[in-house]
Amino acid sequence: MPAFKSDFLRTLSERGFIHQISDEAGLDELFSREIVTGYIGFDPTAPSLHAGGLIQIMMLHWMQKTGHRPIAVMGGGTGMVGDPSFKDEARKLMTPEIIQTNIDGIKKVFSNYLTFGDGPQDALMINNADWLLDLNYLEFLRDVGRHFSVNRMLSFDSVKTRLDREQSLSFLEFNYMILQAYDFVELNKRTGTRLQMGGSDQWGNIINGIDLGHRMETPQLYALTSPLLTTSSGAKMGKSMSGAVWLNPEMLSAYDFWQYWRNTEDADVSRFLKLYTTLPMDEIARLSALGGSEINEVKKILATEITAMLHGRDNAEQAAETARKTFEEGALAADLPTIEVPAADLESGIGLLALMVTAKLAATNSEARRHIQGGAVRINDKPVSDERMTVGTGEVGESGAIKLSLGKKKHILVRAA
RNA sequence: GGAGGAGUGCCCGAGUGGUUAAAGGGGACGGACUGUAAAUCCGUUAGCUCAGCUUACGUUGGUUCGAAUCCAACCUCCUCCA
Repeated sequence: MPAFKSDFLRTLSERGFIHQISDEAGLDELFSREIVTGYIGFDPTAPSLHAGGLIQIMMLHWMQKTGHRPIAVMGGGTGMVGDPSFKDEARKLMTPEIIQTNIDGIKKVFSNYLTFGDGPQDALMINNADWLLDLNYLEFLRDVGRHFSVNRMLSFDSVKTRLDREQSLSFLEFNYMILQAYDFVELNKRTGTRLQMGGSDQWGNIINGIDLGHRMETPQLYALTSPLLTTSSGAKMGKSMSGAVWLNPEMLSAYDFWQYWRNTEDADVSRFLKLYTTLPMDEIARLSALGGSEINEVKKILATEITAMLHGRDNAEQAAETARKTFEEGALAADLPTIEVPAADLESGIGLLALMVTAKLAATNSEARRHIQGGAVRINDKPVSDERMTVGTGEVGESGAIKLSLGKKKHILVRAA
């Protein structure tokens, strides 16, 4: 690891954000000399980013924190095409309406990590639809398209996987990298952007932008990519027991988000502290040295710190407290995820199977039935074996709720509405 | 436009007329062991009013007592030729 002189690269380097840089010395020089503008693009493929995107947001965060100007670029234009990089097959085309909805959803999270405004170091949010949507085809081909060599584009790993698998790559998708390259140049013109960052799968796309910059005579542009994140046991980041780890609170509660990080594998704790929290490095070093069951305390700090940045300190501590009551005291914490059912239904009794489906502990009655047969279901901590039982007012405890559990970790409170 | 090949459950992948709701693997979920970890072991992995029934092997029809397996047309993809 080379010794960087700029705060930004040194920070990213020691925290493990760096996979590749196009010109380390040149970029380091630039960062130590002036306020640099850099960006990361976010594709609007879902109404919220998930844990996998957190690392990109943190890079923007550190950029601002070390005195530079980050830009979050919404792929409103590129989303019309869809990035084929390393994908096995074409994604379904999204309608403009869906893209817009997704962008609206994704946007919300950034203000927790970045300070936006008009100052020289204030973050910007820009939608590439602003310039891509109105491109004139022939003009674009003549101005930009002529700089691309198809031979070369075919040689990128990101498309090779597709071709090697003998899957078709449509012309539409093939254009994605051209558009992304054009974005880089356009952003340079509009904002003086010099750096594009992204996951390692974006390397080819970013390099294309740098090349296009050379041909269209921008100042030297730079690329920086982060490693593709997997857990130590090889699983992709961002999946939890109940699906994706969304960042938007309406899609995943602070409690569930906290739980996700609390269950981090031992081997990942140190790495995650560096990547996802802003704790100082010496503090992280101290925490990382703890072993055995002490590491559980470290995991709580990890979870609370990450959750605090996204959901706010209060919500994070609330989640930690709820977890403590639930797991360490075995008590019924009032802040567990809760569902409400009509009081009348509770009076007459609700089938357990239906209740589990309502609580999203099972997708179907059959799945719920299997869980019961497998001995995984408990009501108020008492195991249930009768799939035909009904749940009613008799099960409501002093707290006014029924605690419905699946396995050791998933607990839902049922209240009358 | 011509010739050939392929399309199976969340994913990969067996299966070429009948105990096939479909081998095997992966993933996921549950259990045991632990530390709300990993590894390991065990179980589950289409739906329903569940010892019964209903849907399922690209789509739609057909042959047959019976089809994922045979036939026809269509759709999609791949390879070679023009």
